[in-house]
Amino acid sequence: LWLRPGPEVMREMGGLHRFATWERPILTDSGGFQVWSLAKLRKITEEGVRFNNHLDGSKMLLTPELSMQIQASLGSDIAMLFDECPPYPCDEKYAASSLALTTRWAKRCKDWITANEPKSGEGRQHHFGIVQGSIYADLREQSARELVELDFDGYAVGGVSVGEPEHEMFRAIENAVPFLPFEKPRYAMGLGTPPQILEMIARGVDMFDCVMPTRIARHGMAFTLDGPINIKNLIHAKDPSPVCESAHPHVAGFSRAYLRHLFRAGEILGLRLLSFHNLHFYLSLVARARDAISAGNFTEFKDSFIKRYTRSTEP
RNA sequence: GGGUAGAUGCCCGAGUGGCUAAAGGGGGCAGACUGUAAAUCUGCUGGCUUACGCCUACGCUGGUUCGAAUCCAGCUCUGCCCA
Repeated sequence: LWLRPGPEVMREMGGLHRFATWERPILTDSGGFQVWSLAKLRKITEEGVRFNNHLDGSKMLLTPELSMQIQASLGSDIAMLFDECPPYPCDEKYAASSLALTTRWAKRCKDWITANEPKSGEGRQHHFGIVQGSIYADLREQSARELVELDFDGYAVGGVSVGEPEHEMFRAIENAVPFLPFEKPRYAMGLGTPPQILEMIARGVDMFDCVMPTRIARHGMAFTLDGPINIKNLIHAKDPSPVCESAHPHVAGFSRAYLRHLFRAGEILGLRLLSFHNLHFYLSLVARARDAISAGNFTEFKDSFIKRYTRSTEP
């Protein structure tokens, strides 16, 4: 958004909410993850991250202060701190120095926020710190404590879903959550599959974000209560049933056969219907999780959901 | 009727003596995707076989050659041009 449509348009349009006509909460990322995912195209320095603008090739420098400033001008409700997301695998030495940099950047972010943002008020922007430390328990604890010391509105666990095995991902969460304040939101960045979401909730996570439901939908995969299906597969060619028994009415009326046809025909409607479905599936999943927590039977809900979800794929 | 170009795997199409089970597309069948430069990427796609390998394949029939999708002859069909 800072490169295209650019600051001018965002300023003229009065921020993201008006630009996108979206009145509900918006969270913006700092650019830290792009630094990881586009690793070949950038260089990390103490000052910030140098990279080339992919639109015109010009050299850019993204710093903690600039990231905060950009997110402030976008007017998101939650802005993420500018961090370094170390790769996996990552030795402890690199993880420690990367974490030290993330912490120094967090302080610079905090300084910028203190100098530029109102401390309270309706609609003020909230800022979340990001716990790093790779797979190392002591680093995770240290990171969490340092961020809490700086005092942010919420805390995220980052550096997960970067290619590590699932058990490492769970451990990274377990190693960070106990040191984060109970009364503030805890957010697992970039996660996850439906069973992973429930496992994270069980470990005390409140918030998620993930490209999986929409990206996977565009690639023809749909979540169902019985596990994911590939709508492009031949077995759905003559299937009159809906994509999932829990599907939203907007999607439930279409047969799997028709959805498959849309994908094979290259019709963009297929991508949109599955994206809509997968997002609804996630929203419905966490709504049920909230209800189960209120009712005091979350563990039963989680276990029965996962049992059914994985039944067809497990031996 | 005459001339001319052509006939290749499910489709289109490259190949013009051995390195060809045959490039490349398309289509088909699967797989991957986790803080979105992702309507993307990867694999397989003649038959039998775990594999080695064997068999069948470049319009049809015959021929030349150690060896033919590739060269020769005849035939069949198709496009275009002339009558």
